[in-house]
Amino acid sequence: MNNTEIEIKDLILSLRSLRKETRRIFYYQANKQQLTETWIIALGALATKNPSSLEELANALRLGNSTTSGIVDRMVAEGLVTKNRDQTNKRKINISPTAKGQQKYAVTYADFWKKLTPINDMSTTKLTELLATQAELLKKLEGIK
Amino acid sequence: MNNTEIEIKDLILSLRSLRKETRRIFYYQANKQQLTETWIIALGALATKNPSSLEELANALRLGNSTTSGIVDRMVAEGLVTKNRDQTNKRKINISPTAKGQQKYAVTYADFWKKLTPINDMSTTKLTELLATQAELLKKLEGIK
DNA sequence: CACGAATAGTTCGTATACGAATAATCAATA
DNA sequence: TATTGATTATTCGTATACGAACTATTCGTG
Repeated sequence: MNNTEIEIKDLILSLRSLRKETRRIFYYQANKQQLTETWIIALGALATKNPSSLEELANALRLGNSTTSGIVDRMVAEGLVTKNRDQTNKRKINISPTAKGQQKYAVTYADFWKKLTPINDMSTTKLTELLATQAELLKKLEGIK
Repeated sequence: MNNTEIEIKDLILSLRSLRKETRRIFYYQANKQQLTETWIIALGALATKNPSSLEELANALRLGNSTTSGIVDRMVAEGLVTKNRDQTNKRKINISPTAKGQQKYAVTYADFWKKLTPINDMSTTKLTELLATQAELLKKLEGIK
């Protein structure tokens, strides 16, 4: 194994660790409102763009369409969003948050991001660089295969 | 929404994107050998430490015990690893790769990491810094709640 | 030795997460 | 306008992924 492989392996494992930790933190907070991390992000996306199509929501969540389809169904079942055929293009669906969904989001919103503020002990420069490098990395990965 | 929240939101989404992309790349490669990303990492861990207990493997995979338990069962079903009670401590299990598991790993190994070498267009300094910042971030996250 | 606490795995219910296949609708053009 | 191709969403089968609750075993201490 050469240095390249070691670093890439470390990177993959680092990403797995970070996702695991963020998932854990979200889980605790979300549970209080009977929400999930993904549902929170979805309600946030719908607050920005209402209504959204399935594809738009999937992109906002960084998930595939098939995954998002099931998530929306469960959110509908919980009364958090509504789903309607778009009348101008019947292939599309319009997804909108319900009053209940908006209210739950508002309640949870501040708490959620506040929980993560310890990150700000890190210098802004470092965080900004992190985001930039990750974006560069993402572009490279998207170019593979 | 203040700057802090925006950056943290971006960070969460960035991590989601990166995991999605790495998953996609692994999927394509792993499929050829009827393996999964997690199975590859598991076989790699078992190549380093053979046998491993469930807990050791879970830590290497960055997964919880309950998740890892199911993964090991599926790998046993596929004849990739074996699972035996440890005779000196019957609570533990010893997980070892089979000849088939070792062989599949050897075949896939080089291809896998080679696929990701476009990452090396990025400077080593940048990558090293990325890993360091991610490690710092992970530590902060682990301290939350 | 007894027994309560700690350790190690498993099972369960639920929610992601994917690609492939399918269905429905719309758009382009012959 | 009829056919073909593109777009949009759903369904299916499988594999993560988790915490909570449970079982089995071992350890520590009176």
